[in-house]
Amino acid sequence: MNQLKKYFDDFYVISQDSFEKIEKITTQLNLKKKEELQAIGKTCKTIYFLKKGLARIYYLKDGNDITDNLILENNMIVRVESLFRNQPSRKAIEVLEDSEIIAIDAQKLMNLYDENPQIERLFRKIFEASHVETINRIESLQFHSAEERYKELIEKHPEVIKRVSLKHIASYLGITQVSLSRIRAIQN
Amino acid sequence: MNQLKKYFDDFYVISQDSFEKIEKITTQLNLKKKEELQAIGKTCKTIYFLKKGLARIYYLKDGNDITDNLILENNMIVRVESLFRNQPSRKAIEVLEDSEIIAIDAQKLMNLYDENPQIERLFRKIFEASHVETINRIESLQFHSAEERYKELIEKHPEVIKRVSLKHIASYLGITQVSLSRIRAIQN
DNA sequence: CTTCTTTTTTATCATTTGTTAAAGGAATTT
DNA sequence: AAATTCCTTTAACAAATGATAAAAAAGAAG
Repeated sequence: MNQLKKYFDDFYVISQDSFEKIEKITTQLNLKKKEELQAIGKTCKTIYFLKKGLARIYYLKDGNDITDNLILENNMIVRVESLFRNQPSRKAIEVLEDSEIIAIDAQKLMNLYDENPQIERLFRKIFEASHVETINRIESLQFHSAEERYKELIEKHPEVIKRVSLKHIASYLGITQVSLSRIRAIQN
Repeated sequence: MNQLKKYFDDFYVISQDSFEKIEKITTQLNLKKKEELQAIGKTCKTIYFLKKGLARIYYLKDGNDITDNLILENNMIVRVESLFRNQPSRKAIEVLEDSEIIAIDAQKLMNLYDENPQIERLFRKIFEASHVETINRIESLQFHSAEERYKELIEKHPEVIKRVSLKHIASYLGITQVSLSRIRAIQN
């Protein structure tokens, strides 16, 4: 069965007809490792679904590369703060492995919302889930130590440690690479 | 003009008729300082609009009271992670000042969504804005020092410092009360 | 395979933040 | 007003994390 449809169904089941309307506004992308999907300064006009591979959203702070988010296959890749505000993003998206991606044109999707409330509801629920994840991450950053956050990540997404460089994981956790290395050393 | 309608209009303009449908599912609450709006362990079944006053969402971690969020007047008060997942929340809501609140029944609102896509869209946009704020807060917690976070708060919401106890502000910023006191001492 | 580049670890020292305890202030209650 | 409770500050010390530099390991490129 279609991988995207299956993903959608976990949030809200829409008719086959509605699904085909969405399919019509998608294109398929294949990116090689390290290729860029969206550049810093561009406004998000595309919503991506990662069929296969691994991606990250990152930005630069004082010249340092900071990973804002890591996205595993079967998830949406969206710079939400840019999409929802229709403003240029300070963040970029790149893939960390060869990846297969479905691109959904955001403007055309908004148009579909107007003619089909089912589709609007589906995406509302998808973004609501992402909203909840963001809130939970705040809690982790607000009062868990670097070591706790590292353990939480291993617990929740053990494969990430193997697939993503520790440099990126460190900034994702809000610590330096050296700190992460130290934490890992103690664990053993 | 109606304060709630005015708030809505900033996100998405709905018809007067639609607005009245929402009004029909609201009730007005008046709480005295320190009164609880929602308790820990309850599932969020009401969306609140804070007309006047000040509220906070908090939870307990290892017996410590942690302020997850501070809400100023003219904003929604919602335990999003509970509402969207329809699960009991580990968080509670209390007001920090005498407050006037409009309570919107969540279940009835969902029913309105079904019959009126305009209303669903309005609330979608309201929560999208909140989602963006949450994402921006992550950036702050991820790589700004405690001092920077304190300055950012003063910059953005100077009145909060005067209206909220430093104890709550400290945990909101992800630091201890003693740390915040130290930071404030250095500033002078 | 060898070279070059990037990533990860290790070590040292500085800085920030946490912990605990105590004192001073402010607000609330009696 | 006095008593009580809660909030805020201060101090001293401990622990965690950051910064810098260098070495080791791993990966990429020729």
